[in-house]
Amino acid sequence: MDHPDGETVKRRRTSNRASVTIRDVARHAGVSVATVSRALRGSDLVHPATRERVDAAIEALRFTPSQLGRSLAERRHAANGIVFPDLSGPFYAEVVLGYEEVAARLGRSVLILSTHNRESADEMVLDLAGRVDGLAVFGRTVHDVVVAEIVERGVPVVLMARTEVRGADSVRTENVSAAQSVVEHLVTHGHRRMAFLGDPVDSTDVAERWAGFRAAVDRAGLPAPDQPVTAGFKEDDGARAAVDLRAGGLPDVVVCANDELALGLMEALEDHGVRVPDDVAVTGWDDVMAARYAGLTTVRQPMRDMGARAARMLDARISGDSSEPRHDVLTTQLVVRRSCGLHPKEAHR
Amino acid sequence: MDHPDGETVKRRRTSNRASVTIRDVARHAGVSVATVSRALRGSDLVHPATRERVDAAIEALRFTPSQLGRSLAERRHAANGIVFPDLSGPFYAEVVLGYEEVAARLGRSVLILSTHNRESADEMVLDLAGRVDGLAVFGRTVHDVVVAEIVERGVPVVLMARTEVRGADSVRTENVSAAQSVVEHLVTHGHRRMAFLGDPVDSTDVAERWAGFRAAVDRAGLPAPDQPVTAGFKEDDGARAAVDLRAGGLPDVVVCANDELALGLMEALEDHGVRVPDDVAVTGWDDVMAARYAGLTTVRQPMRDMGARAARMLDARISGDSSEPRHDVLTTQLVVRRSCGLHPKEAHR
DNA sequence: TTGAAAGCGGTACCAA
DNA sequence: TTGGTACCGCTTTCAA
Repeated sequence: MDHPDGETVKRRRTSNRASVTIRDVARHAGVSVATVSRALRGSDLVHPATRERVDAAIEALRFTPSQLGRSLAERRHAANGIVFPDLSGPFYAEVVLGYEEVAARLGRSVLILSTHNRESADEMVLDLAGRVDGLAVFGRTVHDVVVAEIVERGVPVVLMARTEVRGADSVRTENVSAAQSVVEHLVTHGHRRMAFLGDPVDSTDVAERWAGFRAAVDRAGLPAPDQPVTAGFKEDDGARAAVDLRAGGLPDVVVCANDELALGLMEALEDHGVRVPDDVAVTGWDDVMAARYAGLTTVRQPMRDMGARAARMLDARISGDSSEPRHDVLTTQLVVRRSCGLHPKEAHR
Repeated sequence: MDHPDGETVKRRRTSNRASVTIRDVARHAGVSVATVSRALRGSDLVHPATRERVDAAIEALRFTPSQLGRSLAERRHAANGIVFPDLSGPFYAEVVLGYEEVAARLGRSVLILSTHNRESADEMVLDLAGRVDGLAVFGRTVHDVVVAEIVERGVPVVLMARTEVRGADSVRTENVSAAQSVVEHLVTHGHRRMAFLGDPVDSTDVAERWAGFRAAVDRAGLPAPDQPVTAGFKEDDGARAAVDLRAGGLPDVVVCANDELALGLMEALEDHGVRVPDDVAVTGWDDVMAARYAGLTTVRQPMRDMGARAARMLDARISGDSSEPRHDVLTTQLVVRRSCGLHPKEAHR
């Protein structure tokens, strides 16, 4: 009975919660693991009767195949990653939403990572890259060399709202002509002294918006400021900027790099008795939900679409597409509301 | 030279992007894989000189350990999952943010899954459960039996904003007494006919808010409606409800199950010439960013904290804590703004 | 149609 | 301190 072969002795080293494995199923069904595996994958090289026994065993043992074992054998994770600077704010959530939706439909799980501009960001992203089949990276979350390193490892990368990196696809939204639309619209209100709020160093997007703004102001024959009024991305930053702007003499209009900034600015100005748009006009960027209720004129970006598109590009690469990198640019749209000023004909109604 | 041992012949079956393995490193450094592994883990059973050689080999080969191989051997994923009904709206993003931040700090990756109340939700969640060491589940995304099944498999689960399930921890926010605060405050404005907008069937939260609302109205000696005015969760649903409410004769105040609903309602009412709060008062729930700009009175919930707490509970379980399930209840806070009505003394200023 | 066995890339036990 | 090697759980030849 207790013949000295390994079988009787073999025992799990770590037998915590002893999960059911494919071997248990094989034994229970009286077949080999190869057959169970085939049955699992729906191969048609399994005799119906055999399949039935296997199915019964799976059912009886409540077996679930281990993703880990499967992934290791198949050499694929069936998972994609997405990296953000910060998940807060109404803005990024939309991108993730679009990304997750498409990825899920394509049968891939989604790993998210928010870098919070931590020092360890590069390291964390590299680690993440080791857990996925493809990676979407938003903005200036990691250094170019890290992106390059990941690409070189053979993990497809798609960049979102970020300057291109050799070997990686990218998706971004149009900024320059949008800035021009904003300026042109402001000109119709009769505004002449225009300021720009935001830090071009923070992101490619802001840099492009500032450049587009300057060029458009120039082209309109108006005095363009040499420098933007630098600020971060949050409502608080906007509120702080209100102080500087009032100290420096208010312009006719402040074009802000994003909505949160614009909203914080508007609120702070009004708290100080400065009326928007009567005394100063303000515009934002992104068209977050709050913008509508605050009556903020802004530029709408198709964030959800950006995420969805990134997921699709990644899927193509993972599926073996090795054509030249693509660089998509999504169009944006000016959304006019109260904050940019009343048109003369409306002024008195 | 070409002695017939396996070594010379052995070759990767699938040699796509031939990744560097620990065996390559061992060979390069002239040591065993065991030693490389030790060096990798920072074990102090490695001679400094040996370690140096290993490090050099790692450097030279640009070796990165495979997460998959490691996870399989260690029998842990070093990743947690979080399941949502829908990532849209400003609300869930905060929860994910709090969750991700803590999980990342604890060295765990985060997998997200949005169920969009798809039919396949149960299946997707089960699959996800096979890829993580612990799972946070928000609201009514999956059936109780599925949660139970996951728990039984030995994967710790923490429920968020959902009724308890045997064997799982939970975190939720306080609803009943918050509803009471809302009603009590509304009474000070002199409002008497109160309606509730939202569907208790949709979520535990709404059910509790409705119950708390009814009880409080009763207690105040006011006429409590038998039924809520049912509606979904989005601005559109609120806008649609405006029609029903106007048709049925406007109450003094509409207590809404969340902010988006309230905002949509307010906007639609005002479009029809109904003034808020003069003609009808409106309150929301969540305190999303837009609520501030719309002047919406609402109940603030610590969403980020909820996510963070869920991540910590999960970590404790994964680390072996086997005490009785915990059920945390986070306190909420009434945020009074314009939409609930003007106090008599303010009415004429 | 089926089974045996060699991986996939690590970890860790046991001996040396 | 080190090395040999048996796993972790699954997939996929190759032969039968």
